[in-house]
Amino acid sequence: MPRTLITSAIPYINGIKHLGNLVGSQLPADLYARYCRARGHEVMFICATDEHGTPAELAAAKAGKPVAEYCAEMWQVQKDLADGFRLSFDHFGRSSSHQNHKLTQHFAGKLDEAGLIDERSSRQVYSVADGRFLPDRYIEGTCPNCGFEDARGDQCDNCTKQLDPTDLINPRSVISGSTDLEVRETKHLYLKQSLLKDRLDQWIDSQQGWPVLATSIAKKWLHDGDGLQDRGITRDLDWGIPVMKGDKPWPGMEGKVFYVWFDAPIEYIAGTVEWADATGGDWERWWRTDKGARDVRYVQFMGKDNVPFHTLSFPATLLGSGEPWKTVDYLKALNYLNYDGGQFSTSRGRGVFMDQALSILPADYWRWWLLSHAPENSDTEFTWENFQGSVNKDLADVLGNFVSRVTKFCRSKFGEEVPADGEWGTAEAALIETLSTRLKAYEALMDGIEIRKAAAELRAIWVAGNEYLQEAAPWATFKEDPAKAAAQIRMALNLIRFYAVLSRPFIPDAADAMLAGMRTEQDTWPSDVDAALRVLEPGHDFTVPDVLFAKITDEQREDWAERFAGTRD
RNA sequence: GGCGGUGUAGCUCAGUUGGUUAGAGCAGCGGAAUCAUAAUCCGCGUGUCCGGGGUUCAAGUCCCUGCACCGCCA
Repeated sequence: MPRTLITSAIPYINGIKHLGNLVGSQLPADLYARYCRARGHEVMFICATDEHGTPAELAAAKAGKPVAEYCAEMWQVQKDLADGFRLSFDHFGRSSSHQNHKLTQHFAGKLDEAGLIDERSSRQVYSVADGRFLPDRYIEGTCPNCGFEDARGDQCDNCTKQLDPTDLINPRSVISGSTDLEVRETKHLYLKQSLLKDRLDQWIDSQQGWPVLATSIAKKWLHDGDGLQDRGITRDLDWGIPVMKGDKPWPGMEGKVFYVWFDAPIEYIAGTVEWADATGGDWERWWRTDKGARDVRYVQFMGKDNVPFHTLSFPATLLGSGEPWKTVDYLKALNYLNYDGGQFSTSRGRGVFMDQALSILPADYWRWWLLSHAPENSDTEFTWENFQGSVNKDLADVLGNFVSRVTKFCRSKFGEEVPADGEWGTAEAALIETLSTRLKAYEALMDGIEIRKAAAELRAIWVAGNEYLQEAAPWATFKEDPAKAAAQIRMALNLIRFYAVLSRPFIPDAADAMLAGMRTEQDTWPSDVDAALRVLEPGHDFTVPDVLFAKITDEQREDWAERFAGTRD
């Protein structure tokens, strides 16, 4: 049995994600996980919330809550939304878990043993009023170059000049507005990625079948300019994983935590440990090549912007540890989804957010549209007209109406059971032939994680059913040859079950409704189309399901377009 | 400023290593059918493949250049 480990980039804890975030990682990962399970793979599908860092602290402060409490609440919110979208994680973890604390500290210790950690002093801005060091972008002041008054410590938004916080005139804390700032000496750990450059280079060269996008981004970072830079892996914050060398204190690093980019990817592993702790499962056979993970295929999903972390930073941690950790075999990077002529914007409230989406339509509508329009090759545009058109046509008309016309016709002519009379002829043989070809194409596309093309192929499979029905015309044959009509409808009813099985990765709820309507739990992936279309035997009873997909009306569309427009600039 | 991406039918997008009349879905137009959520099925595309040069027997596909939009700059 093939074993597939799947991770989705972990969403930041700070707030509810929009549909662009969803389709950028979690949703395609879920599609693939569901498909692999359907094909009989043993699957471990892990996601989590990314909880550390200054933005989480500030969001908690704004909400008037301790950061741990805030994160716990937001984790639950994100978990519920993931459930609402039917994201089938085996475990949805938290990067703040004690499992991740332990593993992150373990990796730091191993990297230090391998001579890959440096302690370096630097001078950073400290806010006396806030009682903390301030990251560059949390300091604002007047730009020395152009005089812009709200320049940030890393860059002036007005003249785009790159700045150092100490360049700013009249610097102030973004957090409190305090101007009581001073520059203090502080010490941090650096991961000497530069020493790993050759190993990473070789490792990337040894990868088979990575998308060129991923390889080229990785190579660019590896070779451009001065090559791969060492990176600070600690911060002067309270909220995070305390810096320790394995389970021992790290002298001189008291009160400091690991930087979020260091501990976040480790949560992929720690999340699996969380799963194991909760279920009694064995996480090492997924992650340690010396303990059974050698035959695991590891597939990562992420947004384009996350590629360097997954191709370089995280592998640097894994390879640098000197331990036999499983590294990624294939990675799927997605582009961005735009909203109606602009970007989705969390800060401006522009676009549709996960909670809002579920409040107006069931998950399957969104899953279908987002996946069938997934931004694989380039950025993609969401418009309400396109959404309404695609969903109404594909789901309501092509698929939903097929189920409706078949079951209702059968009920009125033969009753609510699979009719027994008649034999299949050449039309049915031709249909089986067509479906066999298309099924193979669909499988190949799903295996290759070509999401849009797979969706198009699935739709073509639905269309084939309507074509068959149109040609067979059981409503006409019923008049002269009821037995023939019975055979045709027996085929059509079986198509519904067949479609439910194939469609399930995309639209799990509708698929379940179709199976429930057909009163069957036989949902094995078809290996032989002819046999798969004989599963519902003569006499098998069914019920006419409720309308699977109600159409989106023009009024709804206009209302939603208005509601989610947000503030344009 | 540097780097990268994108620009193909009204809309959303495909177009392998350059090779016959540039494709799909939707929308639109015409027809068939009437079982069905006024759904389905069939037929219909004279598109400056962003502009301009160039390489080639042959370029949407390679090179140069201009324009537009969009990202990234640790």
